[in-house]
Amino acid sequence: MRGRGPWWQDRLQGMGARITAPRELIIEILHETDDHVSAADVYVRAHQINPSIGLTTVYRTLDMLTQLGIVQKFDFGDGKARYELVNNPNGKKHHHHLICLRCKTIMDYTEFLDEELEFVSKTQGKLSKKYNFTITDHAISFYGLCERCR
Amino acid sequence: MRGRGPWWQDRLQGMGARITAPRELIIEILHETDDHVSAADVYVRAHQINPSIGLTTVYRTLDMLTQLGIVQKFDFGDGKARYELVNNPNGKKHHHHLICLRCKTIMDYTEFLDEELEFVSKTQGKLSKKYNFTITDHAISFYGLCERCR
DNA sequence: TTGATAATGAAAATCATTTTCATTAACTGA
DNA sequence: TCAGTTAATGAAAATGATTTTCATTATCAA
Repeated sequence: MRGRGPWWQDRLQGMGARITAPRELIIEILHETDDHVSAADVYVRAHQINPSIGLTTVYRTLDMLTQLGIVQKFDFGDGKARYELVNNPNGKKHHHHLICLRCKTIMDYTEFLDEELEFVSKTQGKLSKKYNFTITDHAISFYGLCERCR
Repeated sequence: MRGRGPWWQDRLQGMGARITAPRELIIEILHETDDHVSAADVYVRAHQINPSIGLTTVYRTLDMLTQLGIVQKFDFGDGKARYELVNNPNGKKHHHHLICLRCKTIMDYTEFLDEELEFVSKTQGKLSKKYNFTITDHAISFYGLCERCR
């Protein structure tokens, strides 16, 4: 992160993966984005910069980065997955949503994180011990009816 | 629920929807299931009992029931949505998952619900007031690496 | 520099879900 | 009870996201 080579290259090379132009570009794009983006979003940006990049590669790269734990994949129920760097300096870090069951609007909220942090860290600790699970992130969604729909 | 007619019929008729054989069957199937099922799961069961029912109708009915708040729709990120009756007597009631980022296994956990209940009801109250949102349910997911993958 | 092979991109294939449209059936009013 | 209105249905086609195939290209180790 502050060393010589980009932080993520070690991770790829460590598992025998190669450092390629498409991969560099896709990670760069994720870096300069402060929100969760779809594969198509990434493809559009990537393609502007380097038109030879294909959508297939975007999918494959995002999947690989997810497997590596570098990227987190989200599913909000609207049919397309979203991706975000796990350690994004600009990232929202928390993923909390209010989802309207009727109009399907997804709202982010950022309030009440103090109570939540307390609950999450407690629960996370117990869960990782009990299930031998390394927990890196979480998502909380509340479902219901929004102001306009109820 | 203890009255004469099935509890859900009023809800449908109240919004001008008709009571039909496919709808009755689909709700009955959801009732006797204690887990979240995919549209295809419902279709298979329904089709065994009444082969004239089509997959399209299953999708349409599940969607309508979701809009009505009778059914809750979930997205676990494996490409197919799951559905469950909101007030299912056999239902798990809570939806808490531990999701492995590598092998994509989804585990349910049911521990530590006391702490959670406290947190959820507090947060839920504040959120519904602040956003004017009627909250009916929630889902919490922890992401990481499972025992075998880390 | 070169060879083995991982990575790529275009096109085709998949898979879940939605739309279209002609037919059927539920309810409303007579 | 019956007939007419129209919501609901089902089959097939369409859609849209994601995955697979396969021939070509490019990375990196020797």
